[in-house]
Amino acid sequence: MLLCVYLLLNECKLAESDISKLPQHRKLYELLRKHIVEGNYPEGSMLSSENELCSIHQVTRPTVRQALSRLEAEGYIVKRQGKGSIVRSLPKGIGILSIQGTTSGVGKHNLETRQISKPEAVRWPEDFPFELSEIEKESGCVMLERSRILDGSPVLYEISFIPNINIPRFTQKSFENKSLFDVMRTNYGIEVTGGQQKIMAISATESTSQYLQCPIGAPILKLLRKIDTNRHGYSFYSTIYCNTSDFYLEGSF
Amino acid sequence: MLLCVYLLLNECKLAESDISKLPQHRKLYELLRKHIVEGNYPEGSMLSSENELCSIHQVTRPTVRQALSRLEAEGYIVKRQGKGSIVRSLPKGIGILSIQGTTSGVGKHNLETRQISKPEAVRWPEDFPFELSEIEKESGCVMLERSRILDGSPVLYEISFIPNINIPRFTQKSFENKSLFDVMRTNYGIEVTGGQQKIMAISATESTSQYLQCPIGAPILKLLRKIDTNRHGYSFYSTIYCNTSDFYLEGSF
DNA sequence: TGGCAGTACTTGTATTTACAAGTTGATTTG
DNA sequence: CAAATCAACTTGTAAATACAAGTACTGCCA
Repeated sequence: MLLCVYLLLNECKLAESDISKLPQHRKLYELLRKHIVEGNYPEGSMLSSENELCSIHQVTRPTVRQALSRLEAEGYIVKRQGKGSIVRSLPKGIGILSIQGTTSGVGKHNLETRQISKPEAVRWPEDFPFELSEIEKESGCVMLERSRILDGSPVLYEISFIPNINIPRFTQKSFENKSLFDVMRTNYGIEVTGGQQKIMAISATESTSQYLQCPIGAPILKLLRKIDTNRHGYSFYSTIYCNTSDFYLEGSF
Repeated sequence: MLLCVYLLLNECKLAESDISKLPQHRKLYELLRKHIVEGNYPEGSMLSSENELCSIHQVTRPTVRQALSRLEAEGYIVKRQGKGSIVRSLPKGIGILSIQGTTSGVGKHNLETRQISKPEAVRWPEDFPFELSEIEKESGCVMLERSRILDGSPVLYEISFIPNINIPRFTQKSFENKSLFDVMRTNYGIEVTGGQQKIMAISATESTSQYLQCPIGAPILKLLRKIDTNRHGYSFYSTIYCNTSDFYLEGSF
C-alpha cells in the first residue's frame, strides 16, 4: 500500500473568528468539510440527507444544496439521485500535489523540508517565466529556497518568489518543515484560490544535480508555478525541480 | 433568439435526442461553454448579466445562476459581485492540457493530431499502472495511439486505453484532429468529471525517441492518467510521452 | 419462496419573491 | 473644480413551494 505524502496541499480554511460572519451556506460547507477531513465519516459513508441537514441546521433546502454543491465540486462528496451524498475517500486536490514512491512504504515521517536559504528581499530575476504587474515589479520580491528530503535523499528543490507587498516581517519567518501555504494563511490571511503551471522535463545541470544529488544529465521534472490567492491581484511563484527516478508526482483533478 | 439558440445547440454534436432532454440550466451551460471555447468572447470580456440571460433564454435567475456556477467552478468565467461575469482567458483545466511554446507565437492552428494506429480492441497490458475493476478486466479495452504534431515536429505521443463497455462502433471512429474527450462526449454522452495522474521525467528509450524524433536519452515528460467520467465506474486511461525541449505543458488549477 | 407493485424515502429541477451588498457613473453639493 | 452623494445597475443570500425522477425497502400475491 502506497502512502501519500502531501507536499503542497493546503486547505483553504478561515480562522474561527471569521466564521460567524459567513453566510449560512458557507458555514454549513465549512462545518461539513471539517467533519469530512477530520475523518468523522468513514469513507464511502452517507452524509445526512438534505432534509435532515435542513432541520438540523435550521436552513432551507436551497441553502443546504448550495453547501453540498461546493463539497461535490471540490470532490469531498459524490451525490446520487434517490440515494444520498456519499463521502469520498480522497478529496480532489489543487494541481499537482503529492509525491508517491515507486516503491512501497513511504510514510509522512520520512519527509523533511529543509530551508536552503533564508528568505531574502531581492529584485525579480531577469528572465522571469511569468508576466508581472507594475506593482509587483516595483515592489520586488522575497526569495526562498527549500528542498524536500525523502528517506534522506533530496527529491525536490523549490525556489519561491513572494511579491514584497504588505507581508511584514516575512523574511524573519522560518520555513523548516513548514508549508509556505500555511505560513501565508496563518500569518497574513492569504489563501490559495488557484493557479497556473508549466511543466517540462529537462536534463540535470551541474547546479541542479548538486541540489538533487543526481548525475548530470539525468532527467528532471521542472515546474513553473504561479499561485493565485484571495488577495486580489496578489500571486506568488515557484520554480520546482524534482528528481523522479524513485518517486513521481501525483495529483487528482 | 430562441431559434438561434436551438440551431447553435444542434451544431454541437451532442445527439439531438439527448440535448432536448437536458434540463434548462444544463442547456444554458452547454451553450455558453461552447461560445467561450470557440472564442466568441474576447478574453476578459463581460458575459451578459444574469437578468439579461434570464430574459434572453426565458428562464429564471436561479436557473441561470446554476449554469454560471458550473462555468465558474470549471474556470471558464470569474464572477464579481456588483460587476458581472468575466470570461477567463484559460479555462481552469482538467489537469494538464495545453501545449505552449517556450518561444512566442505558437498558435493553435499549428497543432495537428495524428492517429498512429486505428482504435483496436485488445486485452489490457500486463503491467498496467492503474488498478482495474473486474468488469474492466473482463471487457478488455480499445487501444488508440495518437501523436500531436506542432509546427511539423511531434511533441506528444499518447496511448489511450478505453474500457470496451457500451461504446458501440467506437473502433470505427476517427480521431484525426479530434479530441478524445470531445468524441466521448458527443457520441456517448460521456463527460470527464476528474481524474488522477502520475508525472515523471524519464530518459527517451529507443522507441520513444522514434515516436518523438528526439535523441535517445533526451529528457521526456511521462504522464500516466486515469480519467473519471460521469458514467459511474467508467474511467479511461492514457499514457503520454511529451518532448518538452521546445514546448512545455501548461495547465490551470 | 419468488416476483412485483407500492410506498416512502432520496436528490434533481424550476419558479417566485425579497432583500443585501458591491460597482459604476452621473449628479449634486461644497 | 473636486469631493461627496445618489441612483441604477450588478451579483450574493435566502426563503417557500412544487413537482419530477431515481432508489430501496416493504409487503402483498401468485
